[in-house]
Amino acid sequence: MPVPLYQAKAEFFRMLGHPVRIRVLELLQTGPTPVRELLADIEIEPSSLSQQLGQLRRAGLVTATREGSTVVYALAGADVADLLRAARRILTELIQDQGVLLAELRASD
Amino acid sequence: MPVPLYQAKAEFFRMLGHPVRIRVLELLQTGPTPVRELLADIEIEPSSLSQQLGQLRRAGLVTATREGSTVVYALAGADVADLLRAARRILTELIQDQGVLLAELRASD
DNA sequence: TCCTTAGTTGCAAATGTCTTCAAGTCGCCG
DNA sequence: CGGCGACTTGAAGACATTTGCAACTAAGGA
Repeated sequence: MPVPLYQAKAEFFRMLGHPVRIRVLELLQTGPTPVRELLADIEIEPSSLSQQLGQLRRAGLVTATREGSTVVYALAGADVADLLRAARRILTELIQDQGVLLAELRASD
Repeated sequence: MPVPLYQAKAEFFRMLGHPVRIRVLELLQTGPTPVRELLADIEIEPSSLSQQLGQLRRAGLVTATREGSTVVYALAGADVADLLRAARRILTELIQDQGVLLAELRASD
């Protein structure tokens, strides 16, 4: 008996539901990136970033490879990139709409 | 200064990151639905469902309207439906791929 | 070999989220 | 009005996630 689909979905979304993880995934969209660079872009303690990277790794969304003294992360597959692009597009629209909605709500008091 | 986009995204995904909320949203995709019916499809305590519905409401993803003695929920906008469709499609693929991957991993031990 | 830099891991404290139970509101029927 | 069914709300306890410090490993130098 497999994990119900709705539960797999929920887990997946939960994995995306953290600011640091989202930022990492978006940074990786531009190509494989060493930890050092992620660390420079996201202000956070190294150990904390490592924990989040660990989660993404265990979820199979990213891969890590050691290159000399640095570790380089990359998106695990094209699917992941596709999903992120779609999510990004739709969400950007959605949030803009919500912004408009909010503005209307404020205007009508 | 607005909420950073990546944080809004994270919040949004977190909202989708719960099995009950996902199921509710998917049930609502087929049209406005009374609580009674959600309750029949999702096995859960009424008060627990209410809590989750409350979150979806506060997040602006669904709307509630009272009709006589029952309350009917609906998706808040076409955007939400779009996003769910896209998420559903991409995720279904992704999960199938992961399944394949898993099978391969198991086969190669 | 010893030191330093780059990351990761183990934990415990702080925070956040879920579930549940008890109590409350809103319609409706008798 | 009084009571019942359909939901919602508040609050507490259980449970999960996040953070930060300290200890640890791996790779290069000096």
